[in-house]
Parts: sequence; C-alpha cells; structure tokens
Amino acid sequence: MPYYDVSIPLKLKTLTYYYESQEDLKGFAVTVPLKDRLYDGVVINQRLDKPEEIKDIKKIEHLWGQVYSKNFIDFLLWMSFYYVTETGTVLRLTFFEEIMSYLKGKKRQKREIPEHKHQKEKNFLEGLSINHETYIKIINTVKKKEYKTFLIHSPSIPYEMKLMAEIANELFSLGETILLILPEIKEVRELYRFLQDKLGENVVMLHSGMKASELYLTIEKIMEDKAKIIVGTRFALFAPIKNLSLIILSQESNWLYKAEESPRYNARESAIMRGLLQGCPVVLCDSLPSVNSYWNAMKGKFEFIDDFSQYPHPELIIVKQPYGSIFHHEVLLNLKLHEKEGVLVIAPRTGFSLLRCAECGEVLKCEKCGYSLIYYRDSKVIECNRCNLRAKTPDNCLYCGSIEIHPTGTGIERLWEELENIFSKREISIKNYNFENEQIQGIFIGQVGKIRKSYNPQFKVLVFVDFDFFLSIPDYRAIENAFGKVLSLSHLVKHDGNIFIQTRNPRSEIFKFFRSYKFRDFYLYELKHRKEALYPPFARIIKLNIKLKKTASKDVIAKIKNFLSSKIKAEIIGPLKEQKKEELFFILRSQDKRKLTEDLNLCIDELKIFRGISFKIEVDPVTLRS
DNA sequence: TGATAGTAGGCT
DNA sequence: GCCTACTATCAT
Repeated sequence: MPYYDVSIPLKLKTLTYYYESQEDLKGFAVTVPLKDRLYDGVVINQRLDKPEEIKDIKKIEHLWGQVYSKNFIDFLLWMSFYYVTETGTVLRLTFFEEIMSYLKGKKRQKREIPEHKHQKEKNFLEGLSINHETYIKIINTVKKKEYKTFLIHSPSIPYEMKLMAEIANELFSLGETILLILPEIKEVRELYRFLQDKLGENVVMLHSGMKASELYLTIEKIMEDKAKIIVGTRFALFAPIKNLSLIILSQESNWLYKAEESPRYNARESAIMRGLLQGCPVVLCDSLPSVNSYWNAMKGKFEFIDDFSQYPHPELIIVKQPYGSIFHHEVLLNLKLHEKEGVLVIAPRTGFSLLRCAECGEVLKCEKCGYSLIYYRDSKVIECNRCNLRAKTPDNCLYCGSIEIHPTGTGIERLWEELENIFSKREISIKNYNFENEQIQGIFIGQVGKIRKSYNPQFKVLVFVDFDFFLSIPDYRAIENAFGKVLSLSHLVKHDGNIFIQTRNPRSEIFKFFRSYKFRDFYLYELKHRKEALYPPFARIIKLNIKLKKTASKDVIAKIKNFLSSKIKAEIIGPLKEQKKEELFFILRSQDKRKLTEDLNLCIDELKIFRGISFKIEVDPVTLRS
C-alpha cells in the first residue's frame, strides 16, 4: 500500500498517512486526521514502504486535487532543508489557506476592489530609457525556457523598475507569466499602477499590506492562470504560479529581503532556487550588488551585465575631515558656490556629538550595550540609541574620573549650529530635508536613516560629514554597508553633481574604489578580507539561538555544546549571550557549506531531546552580533 | 489534598 | 495550532 508524507501548515514535521491509490499524489491538497480533528495539508512525498517506528498509520480522509506542481514542492523541501525548519512552517508561506478556500468553493463575496483613484499624473518611469541589449538578452533567455541567473549592475532603482516594466510588457504579449519582486510595498504599488495602466486586469499585486479579501482575489486569479504579471514584495515569491517564465528581483542586496520571522529566509537565495527548480531564468538587479552575488558572477554561476557604467554618475570626492572644524575648506567652498542649486549635508547621528575624555581618550559608551552615548548639549543629557537609556551628562569620565570630557564628532544639532554660524548672515536658508521640499534651493540637512529613497536627482552637492562613523560599525559587512549608503544617497544627486566624503583617513585603501566607482576593486578587496576571516561566501554561518525555560537544568548548555561538537563537523563558537534578552546562542561555521546544513538537519530532531529548552535557527545571519 | 493556572510536549 | 498532561502554588 502506498504511503504519503503530508505536511500540515503548523510548526510540525511531515506525518505519514496511507491511501489506496498508486497515483503519485505529490503536490495534492488533502484532508487528514490529526489527534481527533481534521486538518488540511499537502502531500510532499510518496513512499512505498511503511515507516517502521509508527504503529498505526491513519488514512488520508479526502483528496482535493493537485495544488502545487512537483517542482514547487521540491522548492519547499529545499527551503525546509536550507533554513532547517519544519516543512509545515514553510508551507505557511505559500498562501495555503487562500488556496483551500478557493478549492472548497468558499467564494468570498466578490467585492470590487476600489479602483485606486489615481490621476493620470506623469509617471517618473515614462521618460526613462534602458539598455536595449540587456533587454534583448533577457527576452531571448526566457524563450529558451531554461534556468539561468543574470546579475545586472544597474545605474539606479528607477532603471530597474523600467527594465521590469519593458520586459513585462513584451513577455505579456507572448503569453508568459512573470514575477517581479521589489523590497518595499510603496515601490510595488508604484510599478503595479504603471503596469496596470498599460496591461490591465492581468497584472496583480501581492504584498503583506493587502486586505484578506484582496489577497483572496489575487490568489484566485493566480490559480485560474489569469494573473500573468505578479508584482510583489518577498511575500510574493511563494505564490502558487504554475508556469513561471521569469523572476526579476530589484535591489537584490536590500536587507528587506531577509525575513525577520521563522523561517528566516532570504528572498534572493530563494528566488534563485525557485528559478533553478522550476526551470526559468532569474534576474537580479542592484546598483551595488551584494558581495555574494558578485562572487557568483566571478565564478561564472551568474552572467554579469554592467549597465551602471553606461550612464553618467556624480563625482565622488574624498577629503580629510579637519580636526578643528566641521567642514573641509573645499567642501565649504562648494557649499557657498552651489547653494542656489541645492546642497544636502548628511549628519551621521542625532544629538550634538559624542563625548570624549581628553585624559584617557575614551569615548563614553553605554554600560549595557557598548554603543557610543549621544550627547544632547541643550538638554544636557546623554542617550543610548540602542537601549533607550537616558541620563544626565556626567561631570567626570566614566573610566578615569577626569573632568576633561569634550564633545567629539558631529551630530545633527552641531551641524545646524555650524551651518547657521556660517550661512545665516548671508541670508541663505537652512532647512531640514524631508520629502515634501518642493523647491530645492539653499542648504538642507539630512539625518541618515531618516532619508527616504528618492527617484529624481535634485541636489548639486551631497556632503557626508564624519564618514568614519559608518565604517566603525562592528560588522563584517561594514564597508559594503557604508558604500551602499553612499550609492543609495547618490540617487539624490544630479549626474553632473559632486558627492563629498569627509574622513580622517582619506588615504585608506577602501576609499580608492569609492573615488571613481571602481567596483571590481571593491569586491576584490572585500572578498580577500572575507576569505582571510572565513566569512560568507567562503563559509556558511548558522546561528543557533537557545532559550532556557524555567525547567532547564544547569548543565544543559554544556551538554548541548558537547552534543553539537559530536554531531556537526564545524567550528562551534559559544555559548554567547544575547544582548537584550535572556537568551544564549551558538555560532556554527564551516567552509563545507552543504555538510554543515546536512549535519544540522540530521541532528535537529535529537536536539529536541534536551528538556527545558526551545531553539531558533538562523541561517546566514545578517550580523554576528546579537 | 484538591482546585487552579500556566506551560511543555506531541501529533502519523 | 490545539489538546492534554504535567507541575507549581495556594487555600482548605
């Protein structure tokens, strides 16, 4: 008798049931008994032998028909393996509930989705042109119906959106189904409107901000193969599209592609795997591709297309951050010279400054988390941005007791003060930069992290004050992030404008490639350092978080470490303490990436034998800090 | 010693 | 996700 492994959308491994049929039910929706209730699930595997350890196997109660293709199930199995999670947890990403409602004919009332009353304002994508060679290359690859990944180094985000739109337009006329993925809901809506105006009802959206009824209607359209162009966030990657012809991901290095809840998947890695298993091309775009993707292009796994250098970009100028003042003389000259065309100055942090002790040279840090404390001069308080600690400014150095503590570095308040001193006498306006500034004239102050993405370059000059702050963040991707920051803000600058970076070490090796957009040198530098330090892509890192419950015995952590060492052939670092919570974690690292994932998958059930703990797994953690 | 609340573990 | 069995706590 044939047996079937069934996955139920619960935090639960697959369970085995039987059914009198020789048919391969892989991908079928089924109803099965569990405890004393009935649940809906999906068959993910057929097996002919009865699993030995289970006494009585229950029968599949009902078949609903095939809902996922066999290679989509393989994709889900890969997700479950790579991210070391139960298949049920993965299944919950795949709109299973909506699919079941659709199958059961529970037609939710078809409320007309209110037409977004959008005036036919000129869309910013309208006038943009793309590289025709790139376009042709992708269209031709789609026609071959084979897996292949392109990595496009794009000049800007609007360029990526326009490329998506043009390709969608052509493939729609050929009857293909394509998936367009963007990091933010706002961008999804924008591209959706643009495409829907042109192509109509076959364009659908899929993102987590949708109402249940809208989501249901979209899934219904996908199930009936009426949805041909699916525009969405990472959420859309698990849409049950049957004949997928192409996946395009905009801003592939964007951190929003990393899911923050279990399973903590990365949409970029997952998109590539979906393309591979479903046999369709994948296109990744970014104006600063991730080091991982570039490495794959270097190895020939991806085809690299350089569209960045096809277009002009603002000049990047590195100058020394002076000790006595905030601005370098050349920067000051540029501020005065170009103030009428719009100048934006970026402050690295809030507040007035940091505080440094003149005696021992230490910068005052938060006792709890070690982050630099921010000094607010007017209110005379110090604050830790990380743990929201707030206190009166101390009179003495916390480390040596000296009273010689002085402001150091530049915060937004200090920047205001300095700019007002220099410019207000000349009647030059100084404003906070926010999105609503229609008229870009004068000097604007922007706070890093609060600046939203912009699609139209407005400024003539952009200045980064005290840039070393961005490089001091203790993360193995600090330089990549800093360079990414510069490039993403460069979208605010006209292509004939200037970007100034003020740093204490203008001669530092890393600025060589900033200066004239020498991307290749940047990646080579990064890769060299990651290879030496054994960071991705040269090793796989898996973080194992452990929460001790009340009932946990004292030596359980030591036992777990022993257990991991005996089962997993990898470097095991820890236990380390999670900063905020009462949690511990281990870091597992190995150059043999596949072996590490395999070993962990094999021993994960045994790990559950340890009493009084619960654990979470994060593959490819964003940061090694907690 | 029983009632009650909170939680840990298993489900084929 | 949900049911059940367990345990800690407290009033009787």
